[in-house]
Amino acid sequence: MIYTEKRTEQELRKNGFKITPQRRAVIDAIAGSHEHLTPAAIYNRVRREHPSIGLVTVYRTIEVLAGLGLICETHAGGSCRSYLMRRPSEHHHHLICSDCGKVVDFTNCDLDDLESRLVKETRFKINGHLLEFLGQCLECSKIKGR
Amino acid sequence: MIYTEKRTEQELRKNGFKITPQRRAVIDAIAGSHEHLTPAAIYNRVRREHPSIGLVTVYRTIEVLAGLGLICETHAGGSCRSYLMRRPSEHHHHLICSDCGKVVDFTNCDLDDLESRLVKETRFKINGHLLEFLGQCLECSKIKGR
DNA sequence: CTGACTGCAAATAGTTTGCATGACG
DNA sequence: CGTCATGCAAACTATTTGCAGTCAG
Repeated sequence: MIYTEKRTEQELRKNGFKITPQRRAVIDAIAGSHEHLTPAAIYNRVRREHPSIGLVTVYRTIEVLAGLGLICETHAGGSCRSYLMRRPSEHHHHLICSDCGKVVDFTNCDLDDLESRLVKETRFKINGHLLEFLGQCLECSKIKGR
Repeated sequence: MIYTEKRTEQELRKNGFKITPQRRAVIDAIAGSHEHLTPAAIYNRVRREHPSIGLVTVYRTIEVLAGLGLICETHAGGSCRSYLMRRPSEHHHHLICSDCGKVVDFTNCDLDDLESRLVKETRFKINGHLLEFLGQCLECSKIKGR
């Protein structure tokens, strides 16, 4: 955890970005959560320790972090984005509950064969993929009973 | 193509929705494109034949169609959604060019094994999945030469 | 006929931009 | 110290809602 935060700061410095208390707070907020956080959620968390921060700064910090590939983005349906710290070399995907929004991560997606097939067929240069399963978690399927 | 449009109308009727010229126009616009269309793009296409339609109606029609699973949604990064007619039983995924936004469809995702593993491990009721590869198409990688 | 659908206008949510001030390196 | 970052306000885009009139069934 702390490793991730330190690591993230190093990466920022290396790319010529300054380390400010605000940026540190945003990084801590994202790193300190295993949930995916929307920009607004990050803002709220950060505000608890750092009440004067602006939402704009959160957006700008997210932009920088996402640009460097230090956090990853999820689209959980509708037009809401959320972000999670990308742990080094930990490639993972999401299983999202459509009812309560819970996100479970998983690894081992075994898409390499498919990816190389696509590269051959389409001549695309593939940078990555987004794989999300959608459904209902155990609790929600119990509640609705359908 | 026509089959899809007829089929879609049947499905709407079956679920108690009325068939209006506006709805038909929206369905035609989506069905008539192999590209993914944003709500605004659908609106523009529909307007060519039906200048008095409101953007609101497009949104509402999309909502109905998506609710019945007749169109499918893509998230191509940022906060923009786009829609494509779902052809019957044609399960497909997208390969998206980050530079020009071109979308290539592909099938055969072979995720059944993974899906059943996840169901076992997480007890989720899985309804579907979203798989998107991101990269650069041949043209764009030529242009940028990187 | 009658409830569902439409289109307008206005409200709302989410995100971005311009600019003067402040602080990291 | 210069430059990049911040925070405010305002602009913008995308989407949703309220409402009165209209139309499909």
